[in-house]
Amino acid sequence: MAPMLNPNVHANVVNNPYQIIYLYLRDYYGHQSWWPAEDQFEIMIGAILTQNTAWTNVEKAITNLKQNNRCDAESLAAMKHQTLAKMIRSSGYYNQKAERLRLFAEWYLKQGGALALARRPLKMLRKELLALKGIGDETADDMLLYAFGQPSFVIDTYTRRIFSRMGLVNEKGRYEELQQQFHDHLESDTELFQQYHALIVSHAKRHCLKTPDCIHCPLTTDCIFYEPQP
DNA sequence: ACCCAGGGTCATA
DNA sequence: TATGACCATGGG
Repeated sequence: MAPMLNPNVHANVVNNPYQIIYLYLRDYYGHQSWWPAEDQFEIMIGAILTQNTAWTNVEKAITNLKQNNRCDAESLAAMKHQTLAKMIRSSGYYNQKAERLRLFAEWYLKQGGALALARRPLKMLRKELLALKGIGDETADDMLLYAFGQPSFVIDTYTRRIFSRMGLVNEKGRYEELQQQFHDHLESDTELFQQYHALIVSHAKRHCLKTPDCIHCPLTTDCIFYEPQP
């Protein structure tokens, strides 16, 4: 019997590659603890700081902010540009990111903080985030999914690479198109989306995605999607 | 020395 | 709409 799923979702899990890949990754890598942060606001600034940047460099910046007691909206909004830029130096693009953090912190305070924002519908909040300078599709969805617990699937370069290589999506497709494909084929479940994106990143970090013939990649050699059981 | 990382903006055609 | 330049550190 096929499990009960959202009507929008393909009824049979066995024929749904998006489900199969998720189950495969989950069994292979186990439960992921994401997003590593102490509070909502830390998740949100982490999403900005990690833009095109290795997470290890972001961790140093956040640790720096915390040690100086500046890991909150009021502090970020009040700090001088130089001071903030210096503090987040390790995360790269520090001038851009200092500006983006300040703009975000100011907006965040003006809106009344996380509790006020959490009451807004997903699509509305997403639009408002996108209207901010320095927050694009992926950063907005990072915030929505991990800080606000809203079921908005995150599409990053890893997702594009892996799933285009599986022949499921167009690597150069528009963000909303790819996201829609995941939304169409999966239950609208925040936990599922959080785990799935985290698993994709875990997978990408452990396997070489630079070459198309990565023999150690379970999703390209052992995966039951590529080699279906008879 | 080179490549890339849990992207986004802006100018140009 | 679709490329390309730009932002910048740290680890492989």
